[in-house]
Parts: sequence; C-alpha cells; structure tokens
Amino acid sequence: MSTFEKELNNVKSCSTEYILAVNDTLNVLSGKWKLPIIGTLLFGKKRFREIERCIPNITARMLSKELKELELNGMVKRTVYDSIPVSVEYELTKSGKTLTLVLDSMAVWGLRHRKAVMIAEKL
Amino acid sequence: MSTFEKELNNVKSCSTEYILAVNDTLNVLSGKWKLPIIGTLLFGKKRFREIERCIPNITARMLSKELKELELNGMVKRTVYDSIPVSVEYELTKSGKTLTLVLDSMAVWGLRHRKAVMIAEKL
DNA sequence: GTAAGCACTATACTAAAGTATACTGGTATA
DNA sequence: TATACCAGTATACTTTAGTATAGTGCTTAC
Repeated sequence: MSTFEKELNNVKSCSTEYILAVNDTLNVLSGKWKLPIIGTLLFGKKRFREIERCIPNITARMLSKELKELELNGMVKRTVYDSIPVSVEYELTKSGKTLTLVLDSMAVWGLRHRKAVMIAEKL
Repeated sequence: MSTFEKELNNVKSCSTEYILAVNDTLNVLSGKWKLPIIGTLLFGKKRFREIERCIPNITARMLSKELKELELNGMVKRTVYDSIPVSVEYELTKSGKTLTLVLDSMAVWGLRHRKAVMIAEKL
C-alpha cells in the first residue's frame, strides 16, 4: 500500500476530518484571483507588477491582498531584495508546487464533467 | 500513455484552458455547504430532511438553494416519488461520484500541507 | 522638472453570499 | 382539535468579497 493510500484511509476513517481536510485545500484556492495567481507563478518567480500584468483586470489592491493570504497559507514565498529601489519577488513554496497534482486532477475532472453535462443536455 | 495523461497534456497545452477547467471544478464546490452536502450523499441517497439533519446549522433555505445548484451542475439527481405525501430523494450522479477521486487528492494534500505549515511555524 | 515605473496602501463603494425567522399546504398521530 | 413531520418558499437582514479610484515614497529616464 502506498503512502498516499495509507494517509487516505486514515483520513477517510473519520468523515468530518475528511471534509475538513478537503475544505482546507478549498480555502487555499478560495476567491476569484488565487487560482490565476498560482497559475502565473507556476512558470517561475515573478515580481508584483509582472503578476499584475499577467492577470487581466486584477487591481493592485486585490493582488496585494491575495498574495498576503497565499503567503500566510504557506503557498507563496515573498523575498525582498534591498536593491534601490527595493524589488520584491514572489514564488510558490514546495507545498505550492505539489498542489499542481491536485489541480491536474481537478482540470481533468472539470473537462470530463463538462462533456458529460453537455451530452446529458442534448438528450 | 493513459487516458488521464493524454487529456491532461491536452488541457495543459493551453494555460488559460487549464485554469478554466480547474475553475469549473472549483465552482461546483463553491460556497459553504456544497461539500458537506456531497459528503453526506457519498453514503447513499437521502431525503431533504435527512440531509438537513446530517449537516449542523444548515437552514432549509440554504439546503434548498444549494441542492438546486448541484442539480443544475449535474452533480445531484432529484427524484420525486408521488406517494402521499410526496417524498423526494437526492443522490449523486455518476459525475458526482467520480468527483470523490478529486476530493481524495484534495484531502491528502490538505493534510500534508497542514503538517508542512505547522513544521515551518515551529522554526 | 515632469513623467513614468516600482510596490504597494487608503477610502469608499457595490455586489454576492449567507442568516434569521416566519410561513405554505399537505398528512399522520395523539 | 392540536401538534408535528414533510418539502420546501418568502422576506428581510447582515456579512463578506470584490471594485473603483486616488495617493504614498522612492528612482530612473527624457
């Protein structure tokens, strides 16, 4: 039995704990902008204005707010270089990078589900 | 190469499509009550009041609203039996059931991430 | 010296999500 | 006849999330 399976059996043994663990993951992704932010950081570290330019329609206020939350959640690491003027870089933490595995399974389910719903609507 | 891998490569070839697909999955789970509702339905079909009793603090209004959305999203099937009085049963669709694979990966990531964050905070 | 870029913050607002509470119309039970 | 269960709906309200817009203090380029 793999480590994944062992951990899964453990958390599934208590249904409220299972829901809580799923909820933790969901909360890390909550809101309109977290996913786009994580998406752009998947391509490597970026500066504040770079991220801003990558995401259409995001305001500086929202980007700042969401980056703070992501940092607090241990998803993003913020590094300040004391050049003049200061430059600030954001990158995904190790945890942030492993989230891609979850995102991948969400992407595939999302596509399959969309197809399934479309077929069902044709009937 | 597995079907999963093929579909994943396909959707990953376009980063905005990838984000959209992940977002679709996220939207199906959005809000405070969808996950608890899906959670209770994982144990089999249930009637309205049964679900209500399973989920502490949910109001009838919210349960009704969320069940409608889940039905619209093709996650839940609603069946009305014309007994007297009518009884109504809710159950997960096929798509709804396959979501458990995604939820499993979210649960395991959630647990691992929580541990990682706790260790980082001790330093 | 003024315009523009950097990394933000402040204030005020609107929109969406969620809560509280009461009610509907039917049936079955005491 | 009163009470309670069923499957919800209606109305009013509060809380949270997101938007719009302007401004901070710094530096470099024209």
